[in-house]
Amino acid sequence: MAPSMDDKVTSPLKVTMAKVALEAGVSRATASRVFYGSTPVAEHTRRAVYEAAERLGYVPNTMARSLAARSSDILGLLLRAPDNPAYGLLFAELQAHVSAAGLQMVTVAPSRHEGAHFERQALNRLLGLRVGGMFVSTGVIRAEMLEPFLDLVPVVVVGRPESHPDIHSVSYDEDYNAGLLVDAVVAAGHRGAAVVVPDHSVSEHRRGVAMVRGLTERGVKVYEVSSPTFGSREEGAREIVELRREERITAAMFPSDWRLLAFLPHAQEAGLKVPDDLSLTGFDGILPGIDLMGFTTVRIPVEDAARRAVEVMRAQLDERTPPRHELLPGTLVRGRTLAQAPTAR
Amino acid sequence: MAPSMDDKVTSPLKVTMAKVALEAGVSRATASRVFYGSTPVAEHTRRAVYEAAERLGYVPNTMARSLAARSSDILGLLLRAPDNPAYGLLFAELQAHVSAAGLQMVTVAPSRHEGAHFERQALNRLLGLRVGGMFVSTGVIRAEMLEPFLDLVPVVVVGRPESHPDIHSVSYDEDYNAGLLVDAVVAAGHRGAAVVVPDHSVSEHRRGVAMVRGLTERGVKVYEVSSPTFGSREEGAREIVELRREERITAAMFPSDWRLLAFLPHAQEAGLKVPDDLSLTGFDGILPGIDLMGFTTVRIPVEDAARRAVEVMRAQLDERTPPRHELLPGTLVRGRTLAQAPTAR
DNA sequence: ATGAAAGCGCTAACAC
DNA sequence: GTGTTAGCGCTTTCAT
Repeated sequence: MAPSMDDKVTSPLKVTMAKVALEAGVSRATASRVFYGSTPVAEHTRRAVYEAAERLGYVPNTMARSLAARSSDILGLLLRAPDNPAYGLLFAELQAHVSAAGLQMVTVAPSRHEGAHFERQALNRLLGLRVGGMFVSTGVIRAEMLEPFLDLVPVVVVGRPESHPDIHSVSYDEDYNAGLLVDAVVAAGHRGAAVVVPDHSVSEHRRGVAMVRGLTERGVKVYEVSSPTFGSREEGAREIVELRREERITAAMFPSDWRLLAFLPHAQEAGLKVPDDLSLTGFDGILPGIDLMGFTTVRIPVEDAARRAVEVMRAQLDERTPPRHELLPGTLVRGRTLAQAPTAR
Repeated sequence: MAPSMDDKVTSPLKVTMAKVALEAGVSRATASRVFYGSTPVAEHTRRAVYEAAERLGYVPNTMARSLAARSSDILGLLLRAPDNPAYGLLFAELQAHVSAAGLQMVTVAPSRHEGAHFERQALNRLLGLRVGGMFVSTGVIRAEMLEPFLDLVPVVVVGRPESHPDIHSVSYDEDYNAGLLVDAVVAAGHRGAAVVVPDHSVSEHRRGVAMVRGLTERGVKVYEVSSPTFGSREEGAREIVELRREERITAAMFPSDWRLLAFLPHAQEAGLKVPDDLSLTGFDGILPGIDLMGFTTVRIPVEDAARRAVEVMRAQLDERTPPRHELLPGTLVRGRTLAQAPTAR
């Protein structure tokens, strides 16, 4: 390359397209066309522009671009709780698919001091950027909050069922998934089981309820263990141990792997062997390393959800289609924490 | 409120500041001043503008704003692996502190098909937005890649030691943390220990090496278990079991909780009781539910790192100060997987 | 305290 | 195939 005529040391971030055009000896419009334009550009011109850009370290100004184009190829993700592995994984998967589709994505999370106020704030950050589309993966944002924007920016709710008639959603089929576990437990011959049903987590609650219903329908005696304080240590553990002592149950079902994990030390302390004395099932299959623990659980289809969400989004970007609400099935993970019921042996 | 004269149903996203100004009966300049301006505005004018904005559902266009202002109050976070709980937590914490500071943050992650190319792409997404500052929390981006931008956008590397003379960094004191565990193991009277030293993860490698060194210095016989294939199942597990069988070791130290977790099933299978037959230590303290497992580990100070990183960033935003490289100590978690060495009893 | 006007960096007709 | 020009929505002198 011949040394640039404009070789003064200016920061790459200060290099505008005009400078690139000048350096390449073309007009700004042509330079613009080279980068994103739909109209054809002569091959040697194109090359000249690329080289000039390379030489100057040009970084296109996204703001100016979308401002002028009155549209943005940036998608936004409103993410509830990045510190929750299930959401973290969803984030990573969405990002991968979005990139693969040649789009961009920026993510915002509500400052997790809880409360709708912060979610609203995060939403506005995305809207302020005039994103071209939005993935919403958060519990608190109500559909009505999104309503005013629906005509301008496609919204796909992911990871949470949404029934709003104008909003697409891709989420997990918690009922079906619960059924998978119920089938497994019933098939193993258990006739009495404890089910932990938390009050505070929407999806965990739903899972618990579904498992209770499923077991009952199959003639299994169910002991519902409610779990008022979310995340508290002793939660229901003693109750389950007691139920086992009284030989009322041979299995316990938890609405998340996390809760199963939390129960383990109590089982050990009580001298209960898993699964010989007591079978256990979890829910999620996401916790890193959980596969190594050999939990019997359901793996929620995070990857599928991400893939579908991006597909749906792309379809929306092309043309608005009637909203669909998809429910994705998980897969049963046959671990080592579920065994034949002692009496059935 | 009197009904607006301009009450036609236009999407809030199409409401410009000009419309707000019109509605409020002031000039665009004044409206602008009301929202972010430094020059004073009469109280009643201010109120009128706010009300007009509220009525119209005005959402300021961030792009236009930063374009015109030639500066941005948006910070960027370049995040390595959102599906890793440690990074997920860091993300959440950074977001919280940034919001608390009245700033905004957008996050991008490299499409995790590995490779510097995608990290570069993610970096450019942030640069393209002309963020006002950048947190970098990723292994692959080399300092040289950032160099050209340092004079225009303050960069704070977080979660990874960085020694570049122009880049601030806030990270974990892995050596000190390793020392905490070594002290605990030595204090428990162990005279022979296995240490898993992975090849592929930079921080895990460093931790392993530090533990090996620490133990050796304290006169403990160390058996280094290298772990070539990252994340493979059997990794070193058999070797450790064998070492115990031969009574060469009474403890095994892992460079992450995840690896300790992965070893557990092997220990059980081999009939080794933890910690009676074999003491185990982890590293991280982040895995959700890990506290419930009672691991003896070191909790890395993610929250502290996030807080400091934001503090450092704010300082940079005000005025560039000479870069510092901070190392934050973790805390020992005295779990139930470390016991007195059998011979010492 | 407020308004008028000149851009910020870029795209998109519309000419040639 | 390429250049010219008029904005996109906003901030910021500079007047008043």
